[in-house]
Amino acid sequence: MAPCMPVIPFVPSLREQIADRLRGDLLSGELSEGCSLGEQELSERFAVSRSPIREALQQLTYEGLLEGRRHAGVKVTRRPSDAIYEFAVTIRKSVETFALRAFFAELADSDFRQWSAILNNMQHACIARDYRSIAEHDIAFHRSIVCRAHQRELEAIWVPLLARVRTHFYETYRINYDDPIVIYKEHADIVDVFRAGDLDAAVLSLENNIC
Amino acid sequence: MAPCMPVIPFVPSLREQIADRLRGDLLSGELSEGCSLGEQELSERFAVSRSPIREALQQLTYEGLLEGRRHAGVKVTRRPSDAIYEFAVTIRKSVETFALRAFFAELADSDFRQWSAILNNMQHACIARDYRSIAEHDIAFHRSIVCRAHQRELEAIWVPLLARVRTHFYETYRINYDDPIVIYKEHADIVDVFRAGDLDAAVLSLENNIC
DNA sequence: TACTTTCGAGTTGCATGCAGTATACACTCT
DNA sequence: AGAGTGTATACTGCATGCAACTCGAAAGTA
Repeated sequence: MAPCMPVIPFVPSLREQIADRLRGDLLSGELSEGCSLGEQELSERFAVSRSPIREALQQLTYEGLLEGRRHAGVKVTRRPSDAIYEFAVTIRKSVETFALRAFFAELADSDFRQWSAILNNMQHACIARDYRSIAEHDIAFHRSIVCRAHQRELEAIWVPLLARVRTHFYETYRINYDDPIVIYKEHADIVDVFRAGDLDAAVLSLENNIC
Repeated sequence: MAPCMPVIPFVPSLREQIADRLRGDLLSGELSEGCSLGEQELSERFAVSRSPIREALQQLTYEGLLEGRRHAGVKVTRRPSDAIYEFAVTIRKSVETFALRAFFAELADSDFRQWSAILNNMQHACIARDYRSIAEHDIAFHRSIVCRAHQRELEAIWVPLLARVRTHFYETYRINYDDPIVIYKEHADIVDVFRAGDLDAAVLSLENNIC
């Protein structure tokens, strides 16, 4: 049996499912800012009890997408300012290149297989012009780099950062990329540079993609 | 009635109380790493139901102090590597100086009053050689800087960062400072530089304190 | 003996119930 | 009419109950 490769299908808990679902709605702008979410209402909408709803809302609050006042429910936070966005980009570059440097020397075939899978999905999403799906796979690509360093701490720092720039992902794509296939090509190029084995070039390539 | 100054005594929820209490135990090393925590056991220890316990554990998991596997409880995470610590320091410098630059021009008396209060508490803790309390007030000082920028996003980025270096706070103090009153003086100096009004000097002073 | 399988205790994840609090609306008083 | 007050509703925070799952140990097999 292959180690490090759980055969378990990994069924996520209701908490995770609901958190993912709500996060998607929040970031795609489906839930406008200031809009308040009730536990009761959500529990009926998702046909579950309030327990997993509460936990999901707590998680999203910690991620900064929601804010809650005592006994008064949670509401959607306002969008971050442009200044913060620029700043988050800078920090993201630091975090992701730090991760890249940490594992670059020990890159293996399995890593490239994983990236190929992500790129493949991204390509399909680009062809279908499904911007939301493109964004998710883009995020998955960058997350895979952070996680590959096998430093939980790094991931914990990166996740809140990403939450701040997530909305921009959706918007900039739609605005800046007439033909989204370019997004796929940009990422494919990054992986090619990784494969070449030049660390400095790889760092530069990754940094240029974060903007 | 003074605005921006809620008269409400602000009674924290059980979740917060328990999270704070557990965090203290975790960071002071009372709970060794790898040690697993059961919800039942904790609910009896704190004489509350499992609900607030679960939520507190979830929060501490986000903060990176605990890690949990499905249906298998949570256990204390291992301490972060020194490499991550160094990295977190770098990022903290970026975040806190970014915040400082954002509000430095509009510093008011109320800000210095707030810092005086923190410094006063810190001084007492230093005299009492209560390292745990010193650390908390040190953290409170830096948090006040981040929060003063009034950018929720910045706070969301900073909190996970700090969680990663919190253990180091306790240890370095005990090891490096023979007489902890020096810690108070260092922070009092920072505020003095702030008061002088020179932004560059203020940034430098703050950066030097983060290490 | 070494390995696999089965079973049970204990725990978590989720559902439900109850009490306390915040918000909204109608009412009263000036 | 406008401001302040009382009340009613709806929601959150917490307590409790049940089913599903994990982990470890005992039993069985080669």
